[in-house]
Formats: sequence, structure tokens, C-alpha cells
Amino acid sequence: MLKRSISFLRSLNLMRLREGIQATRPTSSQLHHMISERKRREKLNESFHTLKSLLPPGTKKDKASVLTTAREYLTSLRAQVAELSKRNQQLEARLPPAAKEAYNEEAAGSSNERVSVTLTQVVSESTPDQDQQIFDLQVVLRSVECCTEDMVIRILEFLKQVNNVSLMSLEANTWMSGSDSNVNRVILRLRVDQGTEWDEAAFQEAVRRVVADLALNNCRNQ
Amino acid sequence: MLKRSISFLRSLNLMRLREGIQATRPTSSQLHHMISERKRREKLNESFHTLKSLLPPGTKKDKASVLTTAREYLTSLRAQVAELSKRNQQLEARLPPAAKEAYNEEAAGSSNERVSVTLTQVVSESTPDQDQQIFDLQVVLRSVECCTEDMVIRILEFLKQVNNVSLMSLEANTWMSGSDSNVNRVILRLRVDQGTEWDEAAFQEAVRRVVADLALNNCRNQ
DNA sequence: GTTTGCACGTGGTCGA
DNA sequence: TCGACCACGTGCAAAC
Repeated sequence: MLKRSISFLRSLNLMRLREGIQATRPTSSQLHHMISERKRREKLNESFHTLKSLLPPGTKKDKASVLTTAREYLTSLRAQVAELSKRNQQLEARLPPAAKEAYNEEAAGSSNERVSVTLTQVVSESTPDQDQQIFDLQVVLRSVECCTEDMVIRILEFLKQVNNVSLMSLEANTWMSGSDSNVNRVILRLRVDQGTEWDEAAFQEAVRRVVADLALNNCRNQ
Repeated sequence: MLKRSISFLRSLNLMRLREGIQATRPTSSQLHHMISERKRREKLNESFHTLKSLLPPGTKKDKASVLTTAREYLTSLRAQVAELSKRNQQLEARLPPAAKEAYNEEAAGSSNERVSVTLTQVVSESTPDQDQQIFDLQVVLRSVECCTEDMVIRILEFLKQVNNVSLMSLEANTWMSGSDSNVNRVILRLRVDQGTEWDEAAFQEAVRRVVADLALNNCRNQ
């Protein structure tokens, strides 16, 4: 019914335009403008309709209501994303880092090295923050009498001096391996702020030197 | 159909009237209509502006662009929520059962205490050694700025002074809780040689004092 | 020049 | 009747 009246008005106006055909020269441009505006309007209305279809179904078909509820829904979704991301980070923080590689490495060769430091980046698709990265630092030390406490303390005190990394989680184990030589393994999950420079190899080498120095000192003491 | 003809006649009459006399009918009702429509328009534009302010900042100030980008952003946020929720569920499913209690405890009350120390004996039927016992020491510290590194270092240095306990494994996490107050949790598995005297409550109280002292010092420093 | 976009006033419909 | 809402055509800018 409404469409009918609209089209009726349209034809009426067109008739009016044709009535003044002799005095109004820019009829074609005006007509083009008119239909262009009509096209714009219907496109905008279509966008309104599709947007309303995405909103929660109890929404009024009001244009203003569509806008305001879109705004509210958007902020709500943002809050949900933030909360979920935070909770996700909490969960990931206390998730034990994968320790399978250490076992394989220990079972295989490379045991001639008393200290091994590996640094692997954790790719997490849930929190793809571009300004920070997450690394897993694994330190394995085979020594006759280097207690895990000293090792962890040394590593942590070293980490405190590096200002753009922060500790997310830490996992340390010690176990006997073969005849009276125990193996200490520490896995640290680190969050690296990407703002400053970050030399991965240099950091790894520094950790290696710290641990090797600890092993030397301890062996000299005993 | 009848209505159509009626409206047609009416509009025709109105147009005739307007053509004839233009100054006699700008009555107050038309003026009210005008300013009301103006009010409506500016309110709608305001809604447009606020909605655009919530969109990603590279958005065109076009009305249609605002609508379409709002739609895209909304679907994107929805997808993010779905993916985060799925991942969250996966993470919660594979969460170790030991950490669930701490999670609930953190979510529930008992947050009035900034430091909590619990010591539980691990009964393991696989190694029923009678001359040594295994304990799990859990330390939770809620503080605005007590980094986990210091906490672990303090606990380990304290442990080094106790001569009849040795560290088996260590697990430390830190995560944000609420507004800018992070929670540090450290779980230590200790082997206690039963030969000498072993006062469980005293040990726990000593750990609590160490951690509380650390928190005090850190709060005083900052 | 043309196209795009927007605010304006206006007439019309639908519900209190 | 009054108020809210909407579509229409048009004048007026700025941008391709």
C-alpha cells in the first residue's frame, strides 16, 4: 500500500517536471541527480536493513534504534573479546609448556654438553599481539652437584637485569640420570616487549654464559 | 485503491493551494514539524558520529561506509568471540586438575588475604618411603607490583637455609586479576628427610613470613 | 565538467 | 489531534 502511494507520488512529480518542459533546461541533469539520490537512499536503507539483521533479534526497526543498539552491541562484543582474551591469557600462563623435546633430547645424544639452552618462540593464534612476543626458554644443566635452587636463582636474577622481558611462568624439575649425575631442567615462558631491540641469539648466549658460569663456580667450590 | 484516489485528490488540492497563496500558511504547525524533523536529523547524525567513533579509526566518514564497516566489524568481533570461546574451552579442558582449585579460589572470595601459604603432603603409593616425605608447598601472593622473580628467589634462598628439605620440582605462574593487580602462584614439591625433626606448621609459618616480608619491602620501595 | 554526499523542508503514514 | 518516523526532491558543497 505504501509502495503504491510512493510510486504514485513519483509519477506525479515526474508529470510536474514534464509540465515545465519548455522553461527548465537542466531537466536531464536534475533527473539524473534525482535518480542518483534515490539510488543512494535505497542503498543506505539496504545497509540499514542488513545491519539490523545482524543485531540481536529483538531490535526495533527504527533507524535511530538500529544505530544505538549497534553501538551498544558493538561495545558489548568488545568487552566480551577483552574479557575472553584476558581469561585466555590467564589460562595460557598456567598451562605447562610442552616438555616433550627435553625428554627426547635427553634420551638421544647431545649429552656431552653439560649445559643446553634452547629458545623457541611460542606462536599463539589466540593472542596475536603485534607488540609483544612469547618465548619458551629451556635450560638443561647436567651437573654432579648443582642444586636447582641456585640455577633458578641465577637465571631469575639475570632476567631481572633484562628490562624488556617479563616472566610469565616457570617450571623447574630435577631428576637423577644414570650414576649419581642429576639433570636440572628449567623452562621459562617469557613475554618480550617488542618495542626495544631484541636480539634472540645474544639473549640465548647470555643465558648460556650465566648458567655455565654457575656450573663452573659450583664445581670449583666442591 | 480508493485511498489512493483520495490522497491523489488531496495532494492535488494542496498543490493548487500552495501555488495560489504561499504566505498565508506557514502556520505554527508546519514550523513545529520543521524543527522536529531537524531535531530528529541531528540526533540521528549524532548517533552516526558516536558509532563511527567506535569503529576502527581508519574508517571513512561516509554514512554508508559507517554502516558497512560497522557490519563488517561486528561480524569480525563475533568471529573473534567464537574463536576465543572455543579456544578457551579447549584450554579449560586440558587444564591440570591441580590448578582448578586455585582458579576457583581466585574467582571466589579469600582474596582479602594478600598472601596464602598451603602445605599439603603428597601421598604416593608408588614410593612409600618411610624415611622421607613429599610435600607440595603452594604460595599465592596478590600484589600490585611484586614480580614473580623476586618471590621465587626469596623462597628458594629460604629453602637453601633449611637443610633437611630439597627441591624436587617448581612451578610458578603469574597472571592478571581484576584491575592491575596480578597474582603470583608458586608450587614447590619438596622432599623432606624425616631423620631430623620436622615441624610442619613452623615451616609453613616461616614461608609465610618470608613472603609477607618480601611483599612489605616491595610495597615500601614503590 | 561530472559525480558523491549531505542537510534541508515537506508531505505522508502510523499509533497514542 | 499530536508526535514519531520516513521518503522524497532539491540546493549546496567538495572530490574524482
